[in-house]
Amino acid sequence: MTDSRSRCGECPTRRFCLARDLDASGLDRLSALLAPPIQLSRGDYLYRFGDRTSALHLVRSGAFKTLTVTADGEEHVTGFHFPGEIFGLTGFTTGVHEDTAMALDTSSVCRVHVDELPGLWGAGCDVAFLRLLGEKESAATRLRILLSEPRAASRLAVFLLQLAERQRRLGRTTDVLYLPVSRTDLANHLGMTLEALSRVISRLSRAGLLAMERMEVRVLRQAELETLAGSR
Amino acid sequence: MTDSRSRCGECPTRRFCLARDLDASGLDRLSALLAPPIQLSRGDYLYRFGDRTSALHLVRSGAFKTLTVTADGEEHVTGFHFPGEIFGLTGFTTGVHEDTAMALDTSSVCRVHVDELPGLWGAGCDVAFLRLLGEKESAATRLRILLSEPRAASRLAVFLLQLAERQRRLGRTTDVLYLPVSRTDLANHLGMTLEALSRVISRLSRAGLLAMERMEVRVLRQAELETLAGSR
DNA sequence: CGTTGGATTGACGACCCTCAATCTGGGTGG
DNA sequence: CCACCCAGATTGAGGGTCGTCAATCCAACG
Repeated sequence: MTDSRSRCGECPTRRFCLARDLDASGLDRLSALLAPPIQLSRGDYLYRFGDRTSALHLVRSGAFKTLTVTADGEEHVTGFHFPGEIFGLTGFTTGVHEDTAMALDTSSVCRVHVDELPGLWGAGCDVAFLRLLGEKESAATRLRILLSEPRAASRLAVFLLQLAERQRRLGRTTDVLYLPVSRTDLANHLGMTLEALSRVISRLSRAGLLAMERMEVRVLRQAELETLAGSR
Repeated sequence: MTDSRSRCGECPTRRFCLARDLDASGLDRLSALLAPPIQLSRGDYLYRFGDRTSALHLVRSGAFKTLTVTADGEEHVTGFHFPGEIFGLTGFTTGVHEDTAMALDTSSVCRVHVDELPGLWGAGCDVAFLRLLGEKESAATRLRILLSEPRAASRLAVFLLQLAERQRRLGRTTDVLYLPVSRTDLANHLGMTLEALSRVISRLSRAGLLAMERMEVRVLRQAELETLAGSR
């Protein structure tokens, strides 16, 4: 139970979120403005489809997935979210969430109510906010390009390389990737069937390019993965 | 040459952009804050990959496309943008644009510099801004789901239905869709080859579901198109 | 030890990507 | 005015990949 004066100052993600540009006193001010982070366990829902939307969310630690159900009843995993990433904006269109957010692991998230945004704007978070929005759109664009890749192996390779890049920006190692995601969810997110993903993983594992376990992926030959990513 | 006091008040898109919630005096104030819209002709570049990013853009009339070139030299059409839609945020990540924006037709666009954003926040545009961001993420999500559709016919059907929905929200008819896009660009955007798209269009035209010309699409049997969209 | 859910592997068929030829319409120049 | 050209669009043939259906395997758990 750290008090509010130092909470943001001690946050491991403070260089990657709205606090990116703040100095010590700025961090204290931000801590005072915001409610304490929300703690969640694996499988906990942060919000569900149809909940009233009054805030946006920033991942502090752990990982989240968001998913939607389309008109014809199909479930789609629309994104995985790691520290420093913003999500939950879709709800602002209609005032209720259009997706469901679930913690993939022990996680924490900072909730920013819409009423608090003007205050943040004056607290030196304006540039950081735009930057987060830009990174969000960039990520969405890269995912779009990934999904128009016709071959399943290329899609997986691109996804893993993008995941490595996300981890690199957080200052983590890029040879062991943190990915607490089931095969089913990953296949769904990458736009392929569970079987197709399983085959690709088997093939690439046998070839010695990577090793996938429940929670982490080891990239053994990044160069060959990059070749795969670029070959149509 | 309308003067700044009435410019936004006369804009046909004022109910779909940042000015959404403003009354007459609010519209006057907004007109005074912003520079006049930028006029472009078909094929004109609004900005190019690598240009310095100092503003975001809102479509006032016409249509735009954005495209990126990936590391391996492939060109990808990342989006089509219609009145009331915001684009050009990716550049805020690094300070230079990561994509290129081109007018698809005679078009106009409102440019909002980052320095002007705090002023807009105080001018009653805050909720509208969040709403535009939410709509943007919603659209990105829908496109993601579209692209994970395995069959080409379903992808086209979903795209056309989403286009109809966009037009409906602008108060236009949904049986004739405005789409000033080449086959090549559309195929690229939908993640398939030119040939595959051509075949699908031929097939659906022969079946009497739709009629596609250079600039517009006629949806002749919406119900059957919806069936196609939902059938995996 | 049996059950259960997730993951893997196999066989088959449909769809799409690739390569290639043909067709169409608009613009230019002789 | 017509022949030519060129880019975009259409159509065709063949092969590879993935989706589907189904059986099997595996580990965790009661």
